[in-house]
Amino acid sequence: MRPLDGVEDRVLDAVLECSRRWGFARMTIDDIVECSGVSRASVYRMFPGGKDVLFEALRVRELDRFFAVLEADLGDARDLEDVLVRSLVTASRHLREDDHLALMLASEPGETLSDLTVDGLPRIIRMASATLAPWVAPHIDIERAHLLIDVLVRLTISYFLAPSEHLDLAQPQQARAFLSPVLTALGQPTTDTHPDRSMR
Amino acid sequence: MRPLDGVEDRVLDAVLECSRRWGFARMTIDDIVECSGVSRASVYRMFPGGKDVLFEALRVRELDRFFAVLEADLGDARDLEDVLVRSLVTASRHLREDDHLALMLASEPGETLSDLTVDGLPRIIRMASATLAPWVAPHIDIERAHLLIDVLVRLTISYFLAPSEHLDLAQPQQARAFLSPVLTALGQPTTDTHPDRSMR
DNA sequence: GACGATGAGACGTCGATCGTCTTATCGTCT
DNA sequence: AGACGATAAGACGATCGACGTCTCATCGTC
Repeated sequence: MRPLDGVEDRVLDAVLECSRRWGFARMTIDDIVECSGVSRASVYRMFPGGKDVLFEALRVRELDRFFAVLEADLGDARDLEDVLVRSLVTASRHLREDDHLALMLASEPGETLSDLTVDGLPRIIRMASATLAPWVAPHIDIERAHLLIDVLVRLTISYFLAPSEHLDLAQPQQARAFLSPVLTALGQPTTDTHPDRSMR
Repeated sequence: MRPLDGVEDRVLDAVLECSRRWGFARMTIDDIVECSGVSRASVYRMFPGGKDVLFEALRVRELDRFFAVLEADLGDARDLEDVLVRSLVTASRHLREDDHLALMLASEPGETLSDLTVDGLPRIIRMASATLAPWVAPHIDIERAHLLIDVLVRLTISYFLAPSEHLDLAQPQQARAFLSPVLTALGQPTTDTHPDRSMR
């Protein structure tokens, strides 16, 4: 089954490319066949169910990669604050720089928003918990960890969709300042030694 | 019939917008109806024949505008050289900056190339002659004028499609240098007082 | 040579798009 | 007010393309 993964990835790459070029609605299975070089039969063999399934699979892969990048960025995080700040910043920045996501939001706002805020949100939170829980668990109990991650995911997405003039989670200082009271409430030490510094 | 032109333009604007968004092949009449706000019945009344006719009409309009801009730029041209240099430069620049044309070349190369080099070329040359002949006629006889324009149109398109490292007609000095021997052969005075200056 | 994975493409089905047509509405002119 | 032309809205049947399935050939591996 070695080449299979390669083929799957080629198909999903094609879905990405075609949805980028034509938009989800106008992308056809034949486009994907032609673009990927994988035969129609194989596409249906691997992803039975048509475009929706293909797109779903693409979302899963993108989510995997998103959290892989995020975790890679956590490599030398020292304490809980560090883990959380880096997560917020990296996640916010990647969301902002994801031009495919931007295209999807522009061309299929309903579907895409639903995937970010309703139908797809549980999966995102599950992935985030799976990825971050090991990093958070050493510092606070698992119950609180899951709740904290849940809240932060929702906020990250919300601030991505509707940026605020008061808070930009992509800025480390602001993310840190925002987390400060939370961490204090959790009985965590923080590096917030300048409580009245600018929040812009 | 005052509002009619307005409606036609709205339809053609929609064709432009939709072909930009979806590409010619994926653009549907209903897209144009929705995008223009003009009813399906009216679209077919004004442009009977479907997408091809719509696109054809758009090309005609674009060509009109192209040469209108070109002629506007000729306003205070003094002599034949001036007219020709400005024509070459303006035409070359506009071709290069025309992102819709670029999109069409990318998404429907066959159709678009054919329109620029085979099927559509006679019309382009006819338009160019109609536009430029009045400007050229005072200086050389009409026979030569038409031939000259014919040749220059073909070269302008060719250098647009396949730029050369030796000649860039969008650069006034280079266009002038290129025209110099032609004008001399036509018995025209030129401002080419530095025959060995750089052509870069 | 058997097997699994894949490519190539035919096939019928179904939905989207097409082009036409009818009806109602609106603004203009007399 | 009434006639008229232009347009919007959308119903309609016909057509076409995309869909999803299927079969068969090919290829690499065991």
